[in-house]
Amino acid sequence: MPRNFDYADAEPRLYAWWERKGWFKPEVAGSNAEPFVVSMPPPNVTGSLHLGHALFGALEDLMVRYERMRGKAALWLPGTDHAGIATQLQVENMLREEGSSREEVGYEEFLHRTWQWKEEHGGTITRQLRRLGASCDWDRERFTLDDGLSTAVTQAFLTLWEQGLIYRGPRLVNWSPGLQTAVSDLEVESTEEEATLYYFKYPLGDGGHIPVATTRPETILGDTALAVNPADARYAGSIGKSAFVPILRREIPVIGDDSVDMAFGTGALKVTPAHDFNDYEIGQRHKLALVNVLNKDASMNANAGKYAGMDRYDCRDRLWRDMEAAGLAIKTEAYTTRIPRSQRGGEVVEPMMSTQWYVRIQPLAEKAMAAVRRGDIKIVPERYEKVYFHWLENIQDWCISRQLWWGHRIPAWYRDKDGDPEGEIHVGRNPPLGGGWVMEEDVLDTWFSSGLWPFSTLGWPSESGDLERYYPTQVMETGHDILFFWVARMIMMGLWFTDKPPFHTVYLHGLVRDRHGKKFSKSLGNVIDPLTIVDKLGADPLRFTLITSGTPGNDVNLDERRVDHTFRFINKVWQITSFINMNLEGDLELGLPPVEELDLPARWILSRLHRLIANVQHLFDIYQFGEAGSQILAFMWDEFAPYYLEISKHFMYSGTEDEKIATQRVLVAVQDSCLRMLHPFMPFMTEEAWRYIPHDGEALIIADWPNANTTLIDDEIEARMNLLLELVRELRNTRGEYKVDPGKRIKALAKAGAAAKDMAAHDYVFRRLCNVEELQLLAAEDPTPTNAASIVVSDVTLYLPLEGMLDIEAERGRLEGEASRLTQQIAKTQKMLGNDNFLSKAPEAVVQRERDRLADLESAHKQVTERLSSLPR
RNA sequence: GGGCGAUUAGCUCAAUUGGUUAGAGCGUCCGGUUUACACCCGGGAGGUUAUAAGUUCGAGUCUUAUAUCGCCCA
Repeated sequence: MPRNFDYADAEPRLYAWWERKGWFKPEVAGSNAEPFVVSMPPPNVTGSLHLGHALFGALEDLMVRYERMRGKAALWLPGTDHAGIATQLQVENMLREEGSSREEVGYEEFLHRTWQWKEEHGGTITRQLRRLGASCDWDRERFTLDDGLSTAVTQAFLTLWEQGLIYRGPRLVNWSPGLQTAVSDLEVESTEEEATLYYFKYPLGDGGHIPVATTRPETILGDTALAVNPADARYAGSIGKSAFVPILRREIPVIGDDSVDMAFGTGALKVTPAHDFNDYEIGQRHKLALVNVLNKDASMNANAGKYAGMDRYDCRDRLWRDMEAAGLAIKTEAYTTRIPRSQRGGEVVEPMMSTQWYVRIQPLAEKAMAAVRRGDIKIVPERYEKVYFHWLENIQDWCISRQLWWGHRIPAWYRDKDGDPEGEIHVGRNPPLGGGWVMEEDVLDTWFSSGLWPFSTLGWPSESGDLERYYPTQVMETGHDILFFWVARMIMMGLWFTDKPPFHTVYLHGLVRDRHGKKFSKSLGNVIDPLTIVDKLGADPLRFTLITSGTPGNDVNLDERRVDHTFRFINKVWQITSFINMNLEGDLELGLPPVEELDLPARWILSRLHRLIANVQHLFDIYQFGEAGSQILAFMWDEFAPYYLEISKHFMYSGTEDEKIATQRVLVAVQDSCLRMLHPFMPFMTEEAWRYIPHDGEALIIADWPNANTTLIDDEIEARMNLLLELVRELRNTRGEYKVDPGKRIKALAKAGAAAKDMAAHDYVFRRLCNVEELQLLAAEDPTPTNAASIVVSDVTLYLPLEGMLDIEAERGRLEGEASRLTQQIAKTQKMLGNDNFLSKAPEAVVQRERDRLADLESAHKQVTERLSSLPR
């Protein structure tokens, strides 16, 4: 067995082997196996792996490998998303670098170039996921623009249309001037920014004026009313009068509306229904005209009069100067307000009138809420259910059309009628017979196709074998940042089209941040490339660290020091395997010898192991994977390796043949279970290590998940062994305090009550673990050794004759400290046990534990004080 | 404005039906070439669990308020 785990060699070799063997495919479990299906959240096809991908990769692979080992037909279905805007932007950037543009090359050529780009870069992310060890069924890989998925998208669209749930019409939308497309509410991010609030006079027809404030003066040109609160004594008298749009001198009414905030600005509101969502509402209520003053590129249009053709911000400055000149300007002041920006380009989004396609989402949302309310779908962590409900309760119709070229084209056709090129509309896969029909140029929001992902990838709408066998899926694991974008829409669309919840559990993870909780950003220079870590340390350390660094729903602060630590843990597990491997000879019977034949340390480690297995099982059941991983690590590093392995050497080197074999079987059994449990966390090292211990089966990836054998969990055994180990730790500690050369073998004497038998029978524990040459048991009536340091644990006193080294004063100090610590604890415990409420209300087991503890403490205290009084003055 | 989360050792994090002495890693200090491992081993120091009240026999854990930071929604 190699001295160290060579991940660079093993990772590609093992991955290729697993894949070649077909072990990533659900069919390996047989046709009767219960399915366990996870749809991979499809990354952007042209993206490359970042830590967010690494986190979902680690978590999903963990779940899938775990369920595979539990005998399920585990299917992790991978794929990529065409990511409309993101991909189109990348290709546009490429064209720009060539000195060209999408308009210049034209629609056909642009799509051609984009597909080309996809072919060139599309494999990157999936190759990188493989490096992490992702056990996906790559034969089932899907892409949102595949023929099959496009069919599903069209089907979904047509169904909604036929049900009257899709409509097209002019509405106020969030318009992204740079991208030249509408975007949905979710794609707009508002941030607080420093802006200017402009105060000016709104002239009235009667020669007076009302002062008004705005942050966007250029929209004045599109005002169609002036609104005041009817309860506002200052202005109520003006309701019904006319006002005149500054500079343009267009006549508009002064209206009264309750929604006007009297306390904001001047208390009067200019109403621009075509460029503001609130104003649009007011406009609807008062049947106001809509005056659009912007072109699609956010320059001013003809309605802006002499400002036509100017950029929106140039117009803002110019108009304000003109108003100053006209004596209409009052003042400006600095003002912090929320500026809506495009999630993609970062440019300021303008509310603008535009004709778009919408989904009437209410009926779908109702079903989606009901499913979670009924518990058909559970969200982990649960608190996100509230967030989910809040969003769905206030949901707005979904604008699904995008003015992009890269995406699923909306299956609609137009024909000229009475000079209107869109006079006739037909929705369907194909145009109606007869000429003159032109296909809709808009494409669908990327999330429309993503919303179908759990079933479109399985062949829907065809009721094929995969859909029937693997749908609904089980767990949807993804980031909480796309709960609305994606998860809610999958639930809505899944329920609507398949009448089944697309999954029973949503597991949400957080963002991966740097170790100080900062977002990764190129400008901060704190970006960590997961592949750099994989190159340097292997995939296993990164996976284990990501999983154990956080809890569900919370952000993960990745500390690279933890990755290093995990790397060392992996080495530790390898070394344990290596130790076992080199201490075996010949064929070893698998499984455990009868428990009665086993010694205390063996029964102890088996009890600890099975307790661990039970804990890990429970933690997996409640999706606490991080804690599960940490517990396995703690067991191996703090119990198995330092104690049992060391103790086993006694039997290996000086035991009888039977003892030796029994010990070997225990070692192998424990390590085997640990490797199995660790496999989903760190598949590569565990698979490789497993080959070096006797095992049953072809590969760990398809081995059975361990079951806890509760008959092996034994409190009494653990308590007996704990006493010995506690003595060991105290002995080591005392040796340290007296600066006894660690290599020096010393003698120990013990007065042990009930534990005497265990100590005598397991004196090798002390020889192995704390270099005790000889352990001599004294009878109660024997004189206590003088000139010896003493150690008290429970009812055992150990004496270490340290001829010449013992400092009586130091020893007295040590014992006095010990006595006072014990006194305090005794007092605390007595107080607890003296409380009738505690005795009557606490569970019996807790009370009993305190009683036992008190007995131990009192016994120890008695011995310490005796010892103190026997020290020479 | 509404909602959610976080606040635990110098730093990064655990601690899930409330129950012994609140645990790890890194760092730090002391000591070690023990035949699995120096990618290691043994030992130590370091905590009023943000603050204040409350519920409880018992609170890091439950309740309320406050503070700070972060996120989501309007």
